[in-house]
Amino acid sequence: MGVSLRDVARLAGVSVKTVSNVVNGYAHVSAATREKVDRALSELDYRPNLSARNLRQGRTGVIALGLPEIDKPYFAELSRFVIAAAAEHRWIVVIEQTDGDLGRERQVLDGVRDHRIDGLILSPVAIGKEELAARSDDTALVLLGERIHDGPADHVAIDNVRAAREVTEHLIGLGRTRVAALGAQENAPSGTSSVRLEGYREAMAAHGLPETVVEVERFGRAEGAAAMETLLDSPDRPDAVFCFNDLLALGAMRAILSAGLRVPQDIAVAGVDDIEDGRFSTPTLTTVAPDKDELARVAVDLLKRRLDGPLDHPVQEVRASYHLMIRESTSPARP
Amino acid sequence: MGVSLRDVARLAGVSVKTVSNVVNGYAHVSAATREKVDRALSELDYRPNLSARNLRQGRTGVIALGLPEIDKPYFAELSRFVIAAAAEHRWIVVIEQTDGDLGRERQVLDGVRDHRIDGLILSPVAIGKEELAARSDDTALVLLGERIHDGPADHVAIDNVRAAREVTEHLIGLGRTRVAALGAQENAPSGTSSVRLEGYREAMAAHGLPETVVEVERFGRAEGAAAMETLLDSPDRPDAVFCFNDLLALGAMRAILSAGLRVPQDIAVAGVDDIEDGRFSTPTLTTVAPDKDELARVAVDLLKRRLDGPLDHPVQEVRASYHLMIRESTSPARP
DNA sequence: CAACGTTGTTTCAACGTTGTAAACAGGCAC
DNA sequence: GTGCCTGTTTACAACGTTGAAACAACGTTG
Repeated sequence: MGVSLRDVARLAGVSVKTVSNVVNGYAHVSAATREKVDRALSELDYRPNLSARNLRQGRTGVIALGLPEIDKPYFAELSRFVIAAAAEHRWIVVIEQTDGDLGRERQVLDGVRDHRIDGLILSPVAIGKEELAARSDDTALVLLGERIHDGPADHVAIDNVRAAREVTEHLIGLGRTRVAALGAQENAPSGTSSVRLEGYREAMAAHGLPETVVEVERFGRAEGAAAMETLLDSPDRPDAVFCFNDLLALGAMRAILSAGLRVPQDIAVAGVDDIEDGRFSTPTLTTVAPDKDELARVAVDLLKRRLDGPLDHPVQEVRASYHLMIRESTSPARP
Repeated sequence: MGVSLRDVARLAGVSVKTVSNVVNGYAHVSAATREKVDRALSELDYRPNLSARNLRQGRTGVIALGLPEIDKPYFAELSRFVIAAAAEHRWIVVIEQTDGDLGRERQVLDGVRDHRIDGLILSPVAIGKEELAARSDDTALVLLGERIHDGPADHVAIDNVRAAREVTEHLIGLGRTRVAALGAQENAPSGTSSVRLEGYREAMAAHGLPETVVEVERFGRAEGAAAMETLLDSPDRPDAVFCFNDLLALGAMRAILSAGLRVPQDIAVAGVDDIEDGRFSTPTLTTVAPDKDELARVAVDLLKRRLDGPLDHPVQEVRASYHLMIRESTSPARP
C-alpha cells in the first residue's frame, strides 16, 4: 500500500496520533512539532487512506446519482451540475444507470448500501412510492424529477403541471387550434407523462379546444418521429404539437420536415428540458427550460441536510424554477 | 452502523471467521453450519462493509472516468458503455469532469489517489505525455481517445488519421473539390485535431486539391456555427466540409441552413463521433462511427489487466474499430 | 506550595473485514 | 492406542485511521 501515518510518524519522530492531528488541523500542536511533521508529510507525499478514514468515521465521501440513461442529453446535462454541486461539498459522484427498469432501480438502491455510499440522488422511473417507503435501508435519499410526489423521501422538481399548461397556452396563443400532446404513457400513473398531460389538458379545457393525445413507449427521438408520423397520417392533422420532452420534439420535427411540411408554419413544435440540441436544431426548438443548476444544487443540499441533520427531519418537497424559452419552432413570424 | 459479521456470528452461534467464510463462498464449511449461518445472514439482512473489506484488501471497487464534459453527447454515450463494462467486473464508476483544463486534469489524477480509487480511465485534453510519465502515483491508468500516443500508459482509440482520410475521400468522391476542414486547433500538437487534420491533408494531397482549414477554440455547436459563418463569407465558399466532430458539424449545418443554403446540395457536411443527434437532425449527418462499446470495453479490460497483472506489464496500444456512416448530409441524390 | 487549568503529546481501543496459522474433531490405517 | 490424514472451525493479527482518555510539562491562582 501507500504511505501511512505510521511511516510519517516514524520519520518525524512523533506518534501516529500527532501526525493525524496535524493532518486534520487540530489546534493544539506546537509550531515546532507541526513543522517537523509537515516536512515529513511532504517528503513522503502522504495521502490519507479514505477507506480507513471512512471505516472509522462511517462516511465514504461518495454519493451516487441514479439515472435512467446517462446518454440522454437531459440527464447528461443534469449530471454535470450534480457533479459540480457535489464537488463543493467534497463529494465525488458515482453514476448508476437504471435503464428505467424496476429491477435495476432496486439494485441501485441496494448497491448503494453495499458500497456504503453516503447518499443517493435518484431519478426514479419504475419504482413505486410504497416500495420506497418500505425500504429497510436508511441511506439518505433524494428524489429528483417528477415521478414521485409526497413520497417517503426529499424531493425536488419543477412544477410540471404549470409548465405544461404554459407551453400549451403559448401554442394556443399562436392561433393554433389543433394542438396535440405527444408523450403520454399508459403505465406511469404518477410519472412525468401524467403531470405534463394534466397541464396540457387544463390549458385545452380552458380554451374549449379538443384534445389529441399520442402515447409513446420511451422518450427518445425515434419514438417522437414514429408518433409524429401517425399524427401526420391522421385525418385531422394537428397544427401544433406539445412534446413531453425535447428528444420527442426533435424526433417529431424530423418527421414533419421529412414529410415535406414546415416548422413552425405548418406545425409548431415545443418540448421540455432545454437540451443543447434544441438550441442548434433547424429550426431551433421552443422548450421549457428547468434550472438544472438549481435542481442539482437543491438535490445535493437536501442530501447534505439529511446526512448532517437528525434522522427524523421532516420530508421536504422543493420546487425548482424554470422558464419558457421561445424559439423558432413556435415563432409567429415567417422566417 | 449496520449489521456486521460479528452480529451474524453471535446469532448463528459460530465465529466471525466462519461467517466470513460462508459469505465468501469458502469451500470447506459443513452443510449444517452453512445453513445456520445463511439463516442468520438473511434474518439480519447482512451487507458487507466495503470500506472495511477494501481496507483489508487494498481495493475499493471504484474506478474513475475522467472526461472533459459529461454533457457532451459523445462523452455521455461513451460513459454509458464504460459504466456498463465496469459493472461486469463489479466496479462502480465515478465521473470526474476536467473541462479540458490542465489544472483540473491534474486534480483528477491526484484526487484519484486521495480516494484510493482502483484505477482511472482518462480522456486527456491538456496534460502532456511528459507530465504523465513523470507522475509519482502508481494508480492504474488507461488513456482513452486521441490525445496521447506512445505515452506512458495503456491507450485505446480508433485510427483517426485513417478515418479522417476516408471521410475526406468520401466527400471528394461526391465530386466536391472545395473541401474544407473545420476544427483545427493551434495549441494541441498531438491531439484529436491534429490527427484528423493529418488524415484530411493526406486525402486532399492525394487528389491534388487545395486545403482550406478553419480553427476552433472548442468542439461545440456554437463554435461550429461561428466557424461555418466565416467560411460562408469567404470568397471561395466550400462545397463540402469535414468537421472534426459531430457537434461542430451540427453547428455548421445550422449556419448553412440559416444562410438559406442547402445541405448536401450546396454544401455537404460530415463529422466524427456518431452521436445520436446526427441520426435525427435535418438532414441526417454523415459521420465516422467509432465502436463506443468496444472502446469502453477495451479500456476497462486494460485497466483490469493492469490491476491484476504485474506492474511492469508493457504498455499497450489498442486500435478500436469504426465505420463510416453515410447519411443525408452527404447524399449524392437530391432528397 | 499545593491545587488546578492549559497545552502538547501519547496510548489505547475500535471501526469491519480477511489471511494465516493453529486447533479441533472424526475417520482410517497401523 | 497411536499416528496421520482430511475436513471444519477458530483465535489472532493486521489493514490505516481517529475519538477518548491518559499523561507530562508548565503556568496560574489561592
